[in-house]
Amino acid sequence: MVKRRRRTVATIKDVAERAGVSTATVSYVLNGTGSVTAATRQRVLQVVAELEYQPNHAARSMRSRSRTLGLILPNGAAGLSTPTLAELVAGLTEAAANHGYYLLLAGDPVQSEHLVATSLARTGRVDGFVLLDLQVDDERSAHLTAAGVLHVGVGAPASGNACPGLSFDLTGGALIATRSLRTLGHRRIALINLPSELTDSDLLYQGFAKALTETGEEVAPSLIVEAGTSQDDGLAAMQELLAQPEGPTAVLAASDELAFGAMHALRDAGIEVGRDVALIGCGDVPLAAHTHPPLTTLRAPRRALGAALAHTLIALVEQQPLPSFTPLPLQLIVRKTTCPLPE
Amino acid sequence: MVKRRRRTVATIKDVAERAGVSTATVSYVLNGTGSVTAATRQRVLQVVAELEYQPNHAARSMRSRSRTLGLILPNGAAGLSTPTLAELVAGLTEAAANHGYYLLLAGDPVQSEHLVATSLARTGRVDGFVLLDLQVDDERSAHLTAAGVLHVGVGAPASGNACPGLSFDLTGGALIATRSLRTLGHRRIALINLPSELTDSDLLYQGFAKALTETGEEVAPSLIVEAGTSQDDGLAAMQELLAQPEGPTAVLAASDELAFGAMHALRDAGIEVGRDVALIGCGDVPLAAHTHPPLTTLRAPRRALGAALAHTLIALVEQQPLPSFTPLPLQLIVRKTTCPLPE
DNA sequence: ACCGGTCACTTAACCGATTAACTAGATTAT
DNA sequence: ATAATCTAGTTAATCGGTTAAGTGACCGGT
Repeated sequence: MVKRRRRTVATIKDVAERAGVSTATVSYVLNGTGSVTAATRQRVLQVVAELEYQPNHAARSMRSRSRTLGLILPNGAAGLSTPTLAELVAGLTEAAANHGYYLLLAGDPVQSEHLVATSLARTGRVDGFVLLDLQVDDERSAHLTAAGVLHVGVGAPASGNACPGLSFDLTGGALIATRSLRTLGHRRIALINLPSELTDSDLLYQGFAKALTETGEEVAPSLIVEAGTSQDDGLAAMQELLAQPEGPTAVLAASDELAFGAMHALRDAGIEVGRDVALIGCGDVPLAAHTHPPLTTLRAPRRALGAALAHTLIALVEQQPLPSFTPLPLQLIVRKTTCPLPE
Repeated sequence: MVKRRRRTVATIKDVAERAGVSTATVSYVLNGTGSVTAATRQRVLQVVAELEYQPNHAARSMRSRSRTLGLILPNGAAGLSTPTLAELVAGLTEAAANHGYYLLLAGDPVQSEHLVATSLARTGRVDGFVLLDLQVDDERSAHLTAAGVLHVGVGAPASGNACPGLSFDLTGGALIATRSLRTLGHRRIALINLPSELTDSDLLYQGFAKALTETGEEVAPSLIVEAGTSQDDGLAAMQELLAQPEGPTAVLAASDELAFGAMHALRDAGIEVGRDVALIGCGDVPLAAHTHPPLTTLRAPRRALGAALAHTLIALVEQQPLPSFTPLPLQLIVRKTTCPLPE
């Protein structure tokens, strides 16, 4: 009769026994703490390799951190479909892995985001959170801060928020984009901006405004439209601009998504983008290269932003000094939607 | 002198003390096990609410499962950018949440996928894994099975694999797509298929072949090309088809990505898609509606597949009978790339 | 020769839950 | 009346690590 062996993984106790030491010693070896002779260390490591021992995660997190970062997917997790978020997540995952961290995903359910986050943090499932689309006076951030939940936000740091906010250099990007439109001869340049709740919105505006005022021009309020974030919002915004007596000859859209909508509106109005009106988007999602005509846009290093977010959040969690961060530069990718001012 | 109170979350002990019972009783109340009077239950729940107590996850998982499912992102996590995967993940996350599970993301690092998965499982971080792009005789599955790691695969279940495989009804989809091309008068219909390593590849072929043989026709081997998965692969495959003496008048591509590549190849050859040659893709990614001309394609319920994967994997983990699964039906979305056979 | 200090460990407490085993009191069965 | 059973709890072991505190051997200094 064969003794049925329960299939289970090796524990630290198994390693200790086999190596003839106490579990403490094994722990010391594995964590590089305590003092252990080279010989003992060797023996322990040998056994660890033999048994393919890997410390149980739950047991570890009971005494320290869970080495897990949390992310809540907006729109019932549908938001992940947007290339912007997808690449950000890729960057996050990658950078986190380099520090031994993993990413826990949660769809946003019935409850509000900060409740889910707080719950995940209080149960010790995650050490900190990434907040997407940071807003001005973001109440999610306020709630999390009050609950003592560490977090970083995607978006410019804003006065009302206690958390670090990381973003692209949208001001610089808007500046070079607008300048390039001016260089092409355009004077009536419009801005289809993000909702003003988003902290990123003002960054864009600042760059846009600077490009105009640096040449002594005025910013025409009628040429600035605050839109939503969807393609339809971009369409509506463009229609609003076209309805004006003196419409724009060039448009800067705060996102590719908005720009796509604007393209639709222009086409519907019988205006040819890239000939009659110049258009610049922001983000450079894959689709941007494949529209007709291909969209001139500001390329955003989304992966790098994801990595920066991970580094910052992990530093926060491990109580190390936060890494310095300068907003990530955008690059103007000139395609076919920009053109000189027609006579 | 005020006693410094360490900021920390309430434990089961705090609840027990405050409610005047033992921790066991609190646990029984919370888990619905044991026997507790209504009065005691009330009191405990009251305290739980007061202290906003939530059981520590690490402590729980030490005794049971971690209630976490794992997913490894292919291509250094870049694969997430593809809408296919993104929506699958959304469906997974959502369905998992309904069972109290969360999704842990890992990018694939230096090590091979099964090693990462095994490590995550052995450390108790995750209970089971979702394997993307299931292959015939998938060695990842073999390794995981050998290591006792529970998993389900995305793709048709294949003879060589021990794990459940969930996929779309690609056979049915290919059947209706090919039939529709035949109805339009086409006779020389080509198939640009996925790599034959993928279990899904054969499913597609079966449907394609059936549509031809059911009307007594032969399947021309020269009109079947095995491609890779990228747009460039689709381009190359189409070029190969065009190089033949009697090229196809209609093409079924196994993915939208491949179809996009095929469109490029056709355009480069001066052939107008949707007039000279009919093309049907598979997947219906968002971009499909926005190409020129918009792509006729088979819509795949990716979210639903994600949900089904979650249900199956959780059943596996909780040792419940696996839910029955029938391959999810595809729907033909007719846009502008299909056309009757030109005279 | 004696003391203090390292070194290289071991022992045992602890993290926060679950749960098997036990107990006292109430109820039912014989 | 006594045993058997049930109810509503409690006690304590346990999961698998980490780490503070303890221990004996060894070394150098006076």
